[in-house]
Amino acid sequence: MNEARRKPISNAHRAVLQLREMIFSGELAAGSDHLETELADRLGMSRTPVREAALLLESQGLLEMRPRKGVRILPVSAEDMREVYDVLTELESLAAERAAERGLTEQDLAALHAAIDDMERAISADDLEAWAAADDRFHAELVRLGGNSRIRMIVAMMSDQVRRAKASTLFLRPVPVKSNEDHRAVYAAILAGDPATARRIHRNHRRQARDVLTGILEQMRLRTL
Amino acid sequence: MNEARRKPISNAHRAVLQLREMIFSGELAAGSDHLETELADRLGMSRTPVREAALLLESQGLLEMRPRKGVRILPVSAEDMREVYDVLTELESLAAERAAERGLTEQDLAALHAAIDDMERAISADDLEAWAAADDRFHAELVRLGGNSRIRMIVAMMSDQVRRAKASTLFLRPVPVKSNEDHRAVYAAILAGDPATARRIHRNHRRQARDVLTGILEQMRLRTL
DNA sequence: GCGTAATTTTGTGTATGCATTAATAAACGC
DNA sequence: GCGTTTATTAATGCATACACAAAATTACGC
Repeated sequence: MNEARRKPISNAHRAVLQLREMIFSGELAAGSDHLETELADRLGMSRTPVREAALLLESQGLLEMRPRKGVRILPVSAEDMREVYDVLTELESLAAERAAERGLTEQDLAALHAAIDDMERAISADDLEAWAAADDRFHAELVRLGGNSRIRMIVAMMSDQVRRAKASTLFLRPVPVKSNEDHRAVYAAILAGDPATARRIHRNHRRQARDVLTGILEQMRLRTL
Repeated sequence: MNEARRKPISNAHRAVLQLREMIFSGELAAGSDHLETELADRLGMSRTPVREAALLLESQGLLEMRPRKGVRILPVSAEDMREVYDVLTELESLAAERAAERGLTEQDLAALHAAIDDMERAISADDLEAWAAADDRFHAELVRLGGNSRIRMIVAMMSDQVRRAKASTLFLRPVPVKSNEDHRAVYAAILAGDPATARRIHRNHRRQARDVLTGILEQMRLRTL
């Protein structure tokens, strides 16, 4: 399951986690620049581990290091989301297909099922944040079941980029009722060992999600930028 | 085209290039360990830029940094290649599909066509190295034409991993004659604006490549490990 | 001899200092 | 005043120093 959590708890690692959190929370605004020294001060460590963290986050596409200008928190455009969703669509669909090929039992799929139930509950309770969290869990678990560690890594990376865009559009999006139908159908197809169906449904699911999100981002852009 | 080549020529960047080269050439053998200090000495610089380079290469999956054990050059297993090819298959197929959707002209596809011709020529001349290089160019160009920068990045990353496996199996693999038929068919489908065909053919192409390579790797493993 | 504790060695993670050079401000000619 | 050149400032990239902890080695008890 969690195969690689042996890296102690270096400052560099803490810097990665904290910077990510600061980016997701908006404390480091999209498009803003920050000197290495400033970040080091804010995190209470020297430039070295901050630099290493920034290097990693740069490779993940969350920020960009520009000599003398500081690290720039990358903004997320509708075009970016189109790219990201295209990747997610392909790789998650494959994961669903592969998961369905493996003859998994209800027990294996327990976490997936739990995520679906959580989403249902969150919708009933009108708790969009909880819904988003459960939705993330569903997708992460689906990819895990696909059994390809590289897909898991890439999807996690792309999901991070999506998460930022979603955070700002969460309350603008329609309540995702239809969405959970898809989730249940994917679940059923995997349990039934039907790869083609699992793939097809998840694919359409992601396609729609992409269109909804990019649509909203484009509207927002017209108003705010 | 080359959108981001403004990074000067830092030592860190040189370290990335040189380490990559050393890994591909086998100068740093798969599975071997190397202390940061050793690498720094060999590259004629201090540990700092070497460390930054290693961090990047770690995120690319070429090596692993283990506290006190040194930098381990990751070996490539058949299972790894199966994962990598699955990713390549999905993303390159999408790139082919997207390329076909864009209504590209013969001129736009010139580089792709050139790569195909080069492969043909290399096969006639029995120059497997040249063929491999041209094949790489074909795939890189195809992905470029797909117009998704993230796919380009991921494919480049995965291709690096494949390149290492290919280097050791190049002369074991059958001469790829059928392969170029696929390439030409993909080319034709893109030019004709037929996304579905472009996708389907490229998909099968990659699937076969995967089976050939993993098959050989498994055989090798039986003998050498 | 052999298992265990003490000691030394060694590599990493981090802090720090500094040279380089880009960016900015100041000085200057016109 | 304004464009150009020079001086100043400041941020990075890198080298270096060092503390800490893991590993290896030795010393020791039995």
